[in-house]
Amino acid sequence: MEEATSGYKLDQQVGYLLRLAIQRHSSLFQEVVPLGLTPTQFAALVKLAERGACSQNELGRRTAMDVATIKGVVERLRKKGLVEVNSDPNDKRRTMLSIPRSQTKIVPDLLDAGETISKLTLSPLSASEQKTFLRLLSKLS
Amino acid sequence: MEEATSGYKLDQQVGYLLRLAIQRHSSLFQEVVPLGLTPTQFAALVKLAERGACSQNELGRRTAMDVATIKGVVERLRKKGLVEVNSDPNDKRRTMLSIPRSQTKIVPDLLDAGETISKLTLSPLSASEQKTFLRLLSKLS
DNA sequence: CTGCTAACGTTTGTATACAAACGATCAGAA
DNA sequence: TTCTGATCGTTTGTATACAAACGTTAGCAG
Repeated sequence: MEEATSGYKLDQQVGYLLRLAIQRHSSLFQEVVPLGLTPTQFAALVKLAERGACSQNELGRRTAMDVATIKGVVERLRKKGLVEVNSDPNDKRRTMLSIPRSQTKIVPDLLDAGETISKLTLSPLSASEQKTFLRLLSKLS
Repeated sequence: MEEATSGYKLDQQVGYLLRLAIQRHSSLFQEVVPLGLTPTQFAALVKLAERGACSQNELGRRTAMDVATIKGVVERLRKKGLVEVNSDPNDKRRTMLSIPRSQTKIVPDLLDAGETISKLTLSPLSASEQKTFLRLLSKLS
């Protein structure tokens, strides 16, 4: 009996459990996703496909990424040839992003992989539990 | 109508929602926790209090942190004077960690803050929803 | 005792993630 | 038109997070 630590158990706290869930998700992600994309890169790319060409800041907002974070993500996607970067002629502040025409064909594969990953992540839950979980999780975002 | 992107919506996927939930949690965390601790530092410290003195690797395992991660976390806690680092005389490989006697009095405050943070994070849910959510989330860890 | 394997910790490299400070540009008000 | 505030993007600094390669030490089998 080193410490009583009252009734608070770290292993039962939301924050800690969320962290563990993310760890498991990332691990599954890595096994399934093509092109060695990270979850963040995947999110940016899929959102860019969903939204169509847009500015770097806007993509960051739509994927909940900091300006500094989205910059790095875009740079790495650009190096992989998955994102095209052009300056907006109508607004010199803006950097316009788009998926090169030659790469649009990979988008369906990404979406398929995304679905598989979500299914795998939720697989410890029954179908109705999955629905409940997603509904409640949405409220915590 | 730029892209159809089938039925897959990024904003409805577990991984993305988990990331958002963590973001919100971290933000709440920062507002409440004392001593400017990060969620990770908090976890290590509370677990060390819960467990009592133990080796660096063991603390890492018990808090689901990589060896490289726990090293940095411990180093920052040490700089703050919240963790004491000693080499194990019985096993020269081991680095023993403990909370300095002079700091043990802060532990109850940490646990109180932790409770508050968990409550705030879960506050968008009703009491029964919170119970359900934690039960399901546990299964995904 | 020797040698093998496992465990412990360190280091390097890459990738988020966010705060804060900065310069450039735009758009609207005075 | 000029000023001013807002937006866009960059850069720096700090803190996770994990893979991989490494050297050291323990413990056990032979």
